[in-house]
Amino acid sequence: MPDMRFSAPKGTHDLLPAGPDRTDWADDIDKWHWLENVFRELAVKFGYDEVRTPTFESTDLFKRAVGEGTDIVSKEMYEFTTKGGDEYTLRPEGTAPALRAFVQHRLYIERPVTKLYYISSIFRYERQQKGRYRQHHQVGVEVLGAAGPDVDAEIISLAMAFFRRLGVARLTLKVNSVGNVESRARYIQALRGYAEPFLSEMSEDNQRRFRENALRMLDSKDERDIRILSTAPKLSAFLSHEDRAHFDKLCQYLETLGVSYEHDELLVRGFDYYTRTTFEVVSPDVGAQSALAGGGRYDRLVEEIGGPPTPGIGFGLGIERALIALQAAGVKVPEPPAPRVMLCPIGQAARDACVGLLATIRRSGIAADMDYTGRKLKTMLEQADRVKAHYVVIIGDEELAQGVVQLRNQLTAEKEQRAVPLKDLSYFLTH
RNA sequence: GCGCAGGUGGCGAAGUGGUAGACGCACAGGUUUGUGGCACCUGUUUCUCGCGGGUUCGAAUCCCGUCCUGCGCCCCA
Repeated sequence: MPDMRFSAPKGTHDLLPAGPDRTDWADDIDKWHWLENVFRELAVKFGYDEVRTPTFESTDLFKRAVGEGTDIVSKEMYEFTTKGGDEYTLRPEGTAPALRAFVQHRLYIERPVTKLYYISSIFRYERQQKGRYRQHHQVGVEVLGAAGPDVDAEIISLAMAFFRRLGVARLTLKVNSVGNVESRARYIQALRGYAEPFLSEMSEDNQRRFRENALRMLDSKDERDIRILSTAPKLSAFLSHEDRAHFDKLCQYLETLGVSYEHDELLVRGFDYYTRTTFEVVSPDVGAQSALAGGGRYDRLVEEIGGPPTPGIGFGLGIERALIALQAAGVKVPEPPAPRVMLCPIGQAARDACVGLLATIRRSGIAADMDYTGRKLKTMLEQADRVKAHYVVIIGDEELAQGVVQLRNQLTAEKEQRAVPLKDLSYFLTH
């Protein structure tokens, strides 16, 4: 091993050019480009515009938006104090920064409904595992200014369309409604009232949740907890008429869109800001960290961080997890574009000539590269084949003397080769 | 933060107390000097088994610590 004094920090990954030994898709940059391109294309088709926000924000923004009682804020944030004494945090989620930008730049003035997408890195200090990293990446969307369930249906169908485009099958979409702020608060009160007498019989985790984030008690996998809570009040019983109508309408729209879903009454999710619709896309193929995407409605969040009352909804989708699911599904990823031309000079004089020739070809808009190794022709041809060049241009002393190059088509079986005048090379490469 | 498992070359791995790295992949050179992708031959991967310490005449192998990775819990994408 070389001197490994430095390595990528725990829970982070380098993305590298594809290589014969690179078996992990999540580290292969070509796969990322492809995935990001598919997402961008789709987001644009759905009418979303990209936002890019800073990697770090005021710590208070996340405390305010995500909630002090959540795990993310209480133990997973990368917080730091600057030399000037400011408190910042590397973004642990994508929604709060996007909304902060929305409010700061008063994007609501420009149009009644704002539809944003982002592709960004997310930081959470936690024990890494397959599909869970300290720095991971998400693509996501946020729609601000529209309260109707038709928007909920749109972003859910966007997420599902994205997975379909990628070729991930075997997905389950879970949807639920946690109600508006009032009904949700009433329910939490009822749930705590119900659970209190059983508190000593419940798992330690749920005792903690009882204090900090009572809704999450429903998520417990502990058998005792599940038994105790099986007769607990149901969230659905506390929904207002409007909440219920909203949810019913969403389900109806999903059916119209041909999106199959499961109503999971226990789906509550870990952020404090959700209201009404919550949803999650899970895959059985990515290990214990099975949530590929998750999101929900947050009708009070914009106000919470200082903006005008504005309803909103969004989701985040984990790129690493999506790639793991893609690999598990055996998806074929399109080959990245190959250089069109590879110049193979024989001898120093030819190599000198290639410097200018290469620039000329590139200026005419053709992706081109040349062999810098000075190895023998046979090896250069092998190399050109390896990078999947469409054409090889062979140039040696004979060609230089005659003002021509040997142009060889690599794509046909015959590999036909002919001498073409140097000045006409660009023409031949494009026709 | 807790529990379990594991760390040998660029990669996949043999090797479980006595000269590490068989075998495969990859990479490089060659099989005559400018035409390959097959085949064959040769070579490369710096005294070294994640790192540090201990036991031993002797440690990749046993023990302790530490770091890292994987799996699970927690939480989430």
